[in-house]
Amino acid sequence: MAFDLELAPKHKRSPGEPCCEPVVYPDVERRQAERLAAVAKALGDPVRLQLVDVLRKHAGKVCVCELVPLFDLSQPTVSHHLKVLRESGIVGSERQGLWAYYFVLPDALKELSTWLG
Amino acid sequence: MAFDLELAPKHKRSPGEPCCEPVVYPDVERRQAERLAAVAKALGDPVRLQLVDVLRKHAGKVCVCELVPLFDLSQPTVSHHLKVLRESGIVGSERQGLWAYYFVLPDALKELSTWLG
DNA sequence: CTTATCCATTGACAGATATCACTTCAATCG
DNA sequence: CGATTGAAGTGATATCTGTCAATGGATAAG
Repeated sequence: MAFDLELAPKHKRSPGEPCCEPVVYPDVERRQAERLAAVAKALGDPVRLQLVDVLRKHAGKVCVCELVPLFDLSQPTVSHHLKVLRESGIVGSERQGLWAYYFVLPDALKELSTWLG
Repeated sequence: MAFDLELAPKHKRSPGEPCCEPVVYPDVERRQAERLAAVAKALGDPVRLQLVDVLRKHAGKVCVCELVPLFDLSQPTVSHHLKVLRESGIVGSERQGLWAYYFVLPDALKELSTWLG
């Protein structure tokens, strides 16, 4: 986690000599970056971000049939976005008979929020 | 911003009658969602997220020649990722002769961070 | 002045993604 | 039961994305 990059003024390297020492990226960082990026990627679509926004504002379970008319999109497309959010661990779903309810998983956004600071 | 979705228990609608009242999404929300999603999308790649991480840890300007060896990627690919970050307003760059220095724009992540809460 | 170096751009390409029309499946209502 | 509805899945398609090799422009070093 703690590693230093040289910020010294550069000079053109002689042939053969490397410009900067190669800095090793610890694996832990990489794993964390992959987790954080996966969550950010899921939020990286306006529709999905709005879906999460609505679900969060409700702090409860919202029926898919209420989410679909919010967007100028077909039902399968909204369903697809919900699936992306589900698979990234941001939301959960629950089926009640004919209806499906979605809700935000409280801890899902915590790591990203913390990293953003 | 404040609009209510009905959470009442559903019943199968009669033919012709809609399941739920269509809820209008205010345009302001949509604009904000697009901004937030654009930033999230730029962070939605492990390489870019690590680039931002390194730049933030340094709280200064970092030379591209120091960033490239951090990844098992070609220089043009790293340059591409830096461009994505630049175009999304997350980082800025400055050329000093032969070298290019990148730095995080301090306010770039603020809105997303606030939204995440 | 010539050459080597840093870095961005271009072109190409495989893989991912967003979207819709259509289908399927379970469950509700009559 | 039979018809209808909510929602997920499938297949198709156009677009976007990540990556590299090759190129080009500017500049430092000799």
